Amino acid sequence: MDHSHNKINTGSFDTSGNILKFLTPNQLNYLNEIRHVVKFNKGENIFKQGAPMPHIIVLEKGMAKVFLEDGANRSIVLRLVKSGEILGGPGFFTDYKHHFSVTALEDSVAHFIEISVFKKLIQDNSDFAIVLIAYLNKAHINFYNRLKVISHKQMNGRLANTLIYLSNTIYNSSSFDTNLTRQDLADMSSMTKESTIRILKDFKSSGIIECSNNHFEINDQEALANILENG
Amino acid sequence: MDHSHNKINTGSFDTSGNILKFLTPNQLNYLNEIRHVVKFNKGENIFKQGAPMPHIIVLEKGMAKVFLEDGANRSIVLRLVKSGEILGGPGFFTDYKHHFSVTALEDSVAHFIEISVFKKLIQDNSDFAIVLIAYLNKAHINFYNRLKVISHKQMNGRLANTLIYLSNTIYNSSSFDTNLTRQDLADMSSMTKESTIRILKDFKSSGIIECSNNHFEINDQEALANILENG
DNA sequence: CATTACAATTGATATATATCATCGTCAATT
DNA sequence: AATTGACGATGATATATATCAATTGTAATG
Repeated sequence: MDHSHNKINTGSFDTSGNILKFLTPNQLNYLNEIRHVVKFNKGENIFKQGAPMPHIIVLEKGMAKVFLEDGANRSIVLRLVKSGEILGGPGFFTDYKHHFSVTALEDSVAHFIEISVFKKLIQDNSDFAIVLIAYLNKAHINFYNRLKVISHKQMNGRLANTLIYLSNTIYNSSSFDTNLTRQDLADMSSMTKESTIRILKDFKSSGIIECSNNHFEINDQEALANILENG
Repeated sequence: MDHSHNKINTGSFDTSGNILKFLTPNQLNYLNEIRHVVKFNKGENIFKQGAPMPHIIVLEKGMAKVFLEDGANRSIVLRLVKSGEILGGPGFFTDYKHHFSVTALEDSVAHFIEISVFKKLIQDNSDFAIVLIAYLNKAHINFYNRLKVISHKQMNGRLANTLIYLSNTIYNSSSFDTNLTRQDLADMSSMTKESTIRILKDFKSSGIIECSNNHFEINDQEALANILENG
């Protein structure tokens, strides 16, 4: 059941990146031959912030959480990654280190592509270079929106934004189960887990959502959008 | 007097972008022939968020403020731009609109380069494409740092960050005059102008800085760095 | 089944921060 | 010289949010 044609981009999380489809058939075949396949269990690190970046990674199956580690116990979830999406990062062409960490939210399968190979794809295919630039620019636009939400919206709006993102962009349904913890939701919304819990409770008692443990239902999408916009 | 070799990147504002120097001599000559030169007075808009983006702009002289306009009276200053730097934006290869506004902080001179010309530079020179990708990735890294500062530091730390940026990256001196208002400093630090004023006062009475109107002196860089880091 | 570990919840409280109203100051304009 | 308007400054207050401590639930483990 693919609802992706209905996708509404909330705009404040990093954009998805399935850009490999713009490679030539030859390039894709070559990639298929030389890639390494690795399985990850739920909860395992796919890579860690600060580590060297010898590979570009494509998530073939599962789901992962991309997040910044910011000192003791604090993190910022940048986005969730679904199968088909690419996991590069700004270390590419700069310091070749990972600037964020990635953890599997479900049992997942990833393909590893060596950096030198990826670099060659760009040099040999100027259309692909342009697609990559466009992809980075879209990520930039989403960052601007995230900055706006974090800087100028208060907690209700920020959590509404997170719920809309999960419903519209990640799970493509108003009803979903998730492995994200309350702490993860908090790290997506720049607040504490206690505040997250309290606001979820408010949303529940207003009838806007229902949730228990890891099951969520968005009853009133419009109300959420309104909370994001106005308060 | 160029101190740029001493530049320390604070990391939480968008990176500077003088990337045209990576063009070939031929390309640079061509650019010189076809560019349009425009003067802006202090306080004038160079371009506005939401407007179409027919040109890439190079600031040849002066200084400008790059900021997001976020609803009634709220803005977020992304960075300051000095002469030699490029003013593109994430509309490039995406929707060809401006996603931020730029205002001259001093009397300035800008060169306008048509988008189609810039696009051709990228297509004809794959090294330049790579430089551009690296530039975008560096901007990404700085965004991550900005997210960390905004999400997890409180006001003292955020304002310290802004002062360090001005001193180390923009004015390259512990003593500087600026056309930025208290509201601008607030918009760089995600807080209100009143809070900015109060914290500046605190910093003054602690002997960390001196300031009156538009003159600033950083007496204790180390203390500022410490406030940014620990509180 | 008992035990452990971790996640979710709740309430009380402290703190950080914004808002509002007001006033002074300086420079530009009439 | 009078007027305006923007900016800077300050105090009083309201609000948003984090922190701390305790309790309950829940799922994995032996």
